[in-house]
Amino acid sequence: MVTAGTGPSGAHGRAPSMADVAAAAGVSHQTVSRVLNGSELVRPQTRTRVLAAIAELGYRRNNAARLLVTNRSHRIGMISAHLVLHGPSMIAVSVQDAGHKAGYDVSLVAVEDFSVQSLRNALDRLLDEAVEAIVVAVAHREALEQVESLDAPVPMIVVQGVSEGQRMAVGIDQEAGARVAVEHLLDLGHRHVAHVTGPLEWVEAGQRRTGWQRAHEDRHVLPGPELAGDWSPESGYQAGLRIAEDPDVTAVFVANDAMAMGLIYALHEKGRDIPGEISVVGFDNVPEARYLWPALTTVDQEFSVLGRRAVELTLRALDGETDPSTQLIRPALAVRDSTSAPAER
Amino acid sequence: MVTAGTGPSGAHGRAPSMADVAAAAGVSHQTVSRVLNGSELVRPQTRTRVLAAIAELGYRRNNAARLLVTNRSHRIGMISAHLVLHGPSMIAVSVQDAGHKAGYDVSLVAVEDFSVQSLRNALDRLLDEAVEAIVVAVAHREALEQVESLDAPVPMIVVQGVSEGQRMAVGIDQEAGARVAVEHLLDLGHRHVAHVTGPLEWVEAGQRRTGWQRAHEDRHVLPGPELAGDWSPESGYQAGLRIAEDPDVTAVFVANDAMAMGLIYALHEKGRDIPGEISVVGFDNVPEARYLWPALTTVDQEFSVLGRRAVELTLRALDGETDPSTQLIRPALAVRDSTSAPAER
DNA sequence: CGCCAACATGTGAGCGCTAACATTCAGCAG
DNA sequence: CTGCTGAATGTTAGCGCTCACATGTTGGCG
Repeated sequence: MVTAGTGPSGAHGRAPSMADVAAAAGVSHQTVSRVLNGSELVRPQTRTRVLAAIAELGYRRNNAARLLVTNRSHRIGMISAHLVLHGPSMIAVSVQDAGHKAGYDVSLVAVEDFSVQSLRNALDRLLDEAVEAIVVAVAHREALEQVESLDAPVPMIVVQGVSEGQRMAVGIDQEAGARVAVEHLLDLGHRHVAHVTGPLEWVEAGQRRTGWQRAHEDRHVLPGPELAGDWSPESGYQAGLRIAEDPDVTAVFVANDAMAMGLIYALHEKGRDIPGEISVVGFDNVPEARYLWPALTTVDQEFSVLGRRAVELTLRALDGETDPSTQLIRPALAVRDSTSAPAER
Repeated sequence: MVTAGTGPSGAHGRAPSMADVAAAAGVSHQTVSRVLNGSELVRPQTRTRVLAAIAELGYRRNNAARLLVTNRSHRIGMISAHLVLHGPSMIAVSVQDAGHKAGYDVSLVAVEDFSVQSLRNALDRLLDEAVEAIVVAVAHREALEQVESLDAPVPMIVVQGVSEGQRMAVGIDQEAGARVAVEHLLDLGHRHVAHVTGPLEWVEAGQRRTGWQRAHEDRHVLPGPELAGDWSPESGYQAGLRIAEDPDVTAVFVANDAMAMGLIYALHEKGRDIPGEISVVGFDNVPEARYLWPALTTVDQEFSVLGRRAVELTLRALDGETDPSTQLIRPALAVRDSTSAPAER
């Protein structure tokens, strides 16, 4: 279907090299190099000739050769896990994007588990690609600890499971996000708020849980029941079945939207009204959240900002800054129809 | 946080080269190369010595140098669009995965629009990375046409918007998927089925629409109304508002789950019962589909299979096979609670 | 009319590796 | 003990580029 044409890099023979271009333009290979690198020290006329030769031959610079001598790959690596989940995939996309805009290619490698083994492999693979820095997007507590022990020869920037003031890291303030969610519910008049957690091995799940607790503490009230989830809709569904039984619960803060979805399903199934009987707040603001029934109130994280900041930080680290740090990004609440004041009793 | 240790590739000096390893092991660099490449022609004892030296120095082969001489990058490229959508992102992940398993790195570049310009850029970027082949996952009709005119010096494999018998392509049979959805509805006793299309510039949207039409034709009945959507929940919502008004519609086939979600929301809003009054079938089987209210009947595509096949095909192309082709993958219907027989009237 | 900036271009070496060929070394037949 | 084989190892020449430096070429001015 796609045939090699007569054009650039024609069917046979090897690809043209700088020397070929030089010969065609009647200059030295160094002049070609200068043109390619935008040097000022080339007469416009010469430049034109070289450019013409390049176009005619369909010349393309060999980056391997270039990398070999410059030792700069213009590539940053990224280690990521759970790319099927909303947050991680958004982060991956945004880092990739921001990287490209800054003139870097981004190599993404997904890890399936968090053994040292597996992380080591990912790291090796990236180092083999000569990445100049590595963005680490894993949120397992253990994994994060092991990453530090990996002792990579390039800077590593952490973008998940980050806490305030941490160096070489950017992140979204999970605790603040959870607080704003819970406070919203408390402000509406709920006496306390139940919580469906994420898997607590995830730093973020812990942070959201802490935010939920603190919001209650601040008002000197006891938090509602805590149910364990694992991010999956199914676990939210299970939690929902239990919450539906508990007449004391009027509001739930669910640690992500997927679980909120399962939970809402369970409440529907049990005939409980949302938000009439029970208010629900999620976390993530997935695109579908607006179209759940009822439309889900949830915490919105600006992943695109995260990606940009991560790349900024990476560049600073590459620039020799030893311990650059940055402020956490504060998420905002998107209030929709799944929350209201509790019914009078 | 992550400090350069005293270990491999210590703080100063350049990374050790093959020559360093050779010196440390008391052999020539070529012997080191042989060990690294698993040659038989090395005495076990020598091999051990070399391996020890490698470990001690923390040596890591320089792939740029290797690529420079071998001209084999072990990397395949992928051009993808709309990575926020379920299908495309699943495809990207599965190709990446399958590629890794076959010993290839996969470079993903996302295009934002379908101008020749933009595709050209993506292609250039990949060629700069010396990819050996390119997997193209764009579904815009025009884009697909332009891709063919790009005339790349490496094989290109298409994985979206593919039709039966197409060479250098693998795909999921969209038309068959649509048919099975519509036939399910017709089998339940619905007289005809309405359809919310995807954006018809997408080949897949057209194919699903065709499947919907053909399923009706086969039974010699006229299809229900056709409404235009754009994959977004919002467009599904708009379509839903209109369908809610039309007493003649008892079943809808929606071209993807996200739109189905919006549509269901609209039906809820208008007080129409699902599936009592209106049955709904989606397409994609997103993880949330099971937890919509009601749980959504939808068409399931095996993206992981697609990724594997794409990589297989790529390898065959790399192997010199000129026009490898493959069968389309047939999707299956996941029947849940959003469909039932129409009410008696 | 010559000399020296300043600009424009060319030359040579070498990045770290593999491929092709050359050399060494053991072991054994003659 | 020589010669020869084949296994094990070494040597050399680039791959295509950039860097550091050498050389050429203009033009302005004494």
